[in-house]
Amino acid sequence: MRHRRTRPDALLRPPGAGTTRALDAIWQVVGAIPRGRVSTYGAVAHAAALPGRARQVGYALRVAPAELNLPWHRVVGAGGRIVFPRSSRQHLEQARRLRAEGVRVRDGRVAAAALTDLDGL
DNA sequence: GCCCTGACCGCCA
DNA sequence: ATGGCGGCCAGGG
Repeated sequence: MRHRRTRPDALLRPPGAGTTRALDAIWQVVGAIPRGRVSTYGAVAHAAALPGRARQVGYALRVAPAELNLPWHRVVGAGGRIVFPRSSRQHLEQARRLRAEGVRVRDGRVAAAALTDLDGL
């Protein structure tokens, strides 16, 4: 076969890649957040070699395939704040999941102690 | 290609 | 603590 321009993983993903790298990096970082610990969009972006692109982390989680079973609830906004609107379905769901892991959630915020650094990833 | 919309963030009034 | 603003950048229309 002379030209194989499609990698195996590319076949499992819709065409028009290019951003795929960033998404994979983000998903990998999120998947590495330990149970019972939390990180922020900004920190995840940084760890995924995408400093300053916190929004892309939000997008990555938004479009993440359910099959990946990512612990999306472990990602919160700066300062440990749950970014979804107070009474939204998602906010409640995230708080519920976090509490289920023993994370204290008070007033839409997680305790600073729950934040993890995720240094080398 | 332009414009708008975001699971964001830091700064400043 | 709170709200506004600009910066960031990928998608979708």
